[in-house]
Amino acid sequence: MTDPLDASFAALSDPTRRDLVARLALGDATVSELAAPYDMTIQAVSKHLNVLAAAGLVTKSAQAQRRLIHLEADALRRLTDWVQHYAQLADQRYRRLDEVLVQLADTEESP
Amino acid sequence: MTDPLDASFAALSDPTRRDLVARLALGDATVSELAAPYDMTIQAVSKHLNVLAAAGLVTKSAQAQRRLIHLEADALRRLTDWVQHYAQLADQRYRRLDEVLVQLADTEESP
DNA sequence: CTCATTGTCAACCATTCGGTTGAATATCGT
DNA sequence: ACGATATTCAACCGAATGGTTGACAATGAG
Repeated sequence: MTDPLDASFAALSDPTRRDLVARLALGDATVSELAAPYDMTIQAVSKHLNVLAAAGLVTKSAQAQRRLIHLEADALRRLTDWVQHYAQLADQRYRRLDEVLVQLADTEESP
Repeated sequence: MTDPLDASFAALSDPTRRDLVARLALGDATVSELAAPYDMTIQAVSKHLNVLAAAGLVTKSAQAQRRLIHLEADALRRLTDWVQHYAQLADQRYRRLDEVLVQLADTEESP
């Protein structure tokens, strides 16, 4: 799963990781701070953070024995770009289809 | 993975499924039409489509023995909403932080 | 120096995932 | 009624995933 898009979507498919992202949107935090709310070992949370980091959604900076985790908003934006592109494409197609249907209706009304 | 957000992100974490979405953004298609370009069995593609359908990203309508697959742009939009929300939240935080730093620099310049 | 704190690494386990093959079902065209 | 076409269902396989426990490394504090 080398592709960054693969990794990003996969990373966000886990509710714990989405929750971590939501938390990090409010500000940087250490691993144990992030792990505190969860009923799971700190190792598990550390793994989740690694998954987010591998996807580029998050970066770590070592401050002494702790690591500050930082949300990379740019990586999030690259995700929305992909999704939005195809949603928009489909929308345009629907609109064109509507126009055709309206025209058809018009020509049938006035023969 | 009952959560629709879980299912949607997971569905799009696979490159084949993202490709199917890209194709479907151009218009509805049958299973075999969608399967044609891939070097994999039609059953595999059918499975991928089931995953997309389970996530609500796609719907099937049975026309005789074929099924027409249709992209649900609304479901895509729900995804972007989630991502965009937290990207925006982080952005706002950065901006506030910048303001604080600028103010600090100012007060240090003119004591 | 010692020790508690913070975090990672490694091995393991159960479950899920992406793919295959093979058989079954449903519908169209003749 | 029959055969071809389109799709699904089911069982199976290897790899990846989310979690655990236990040991290790690095740093700060007393």
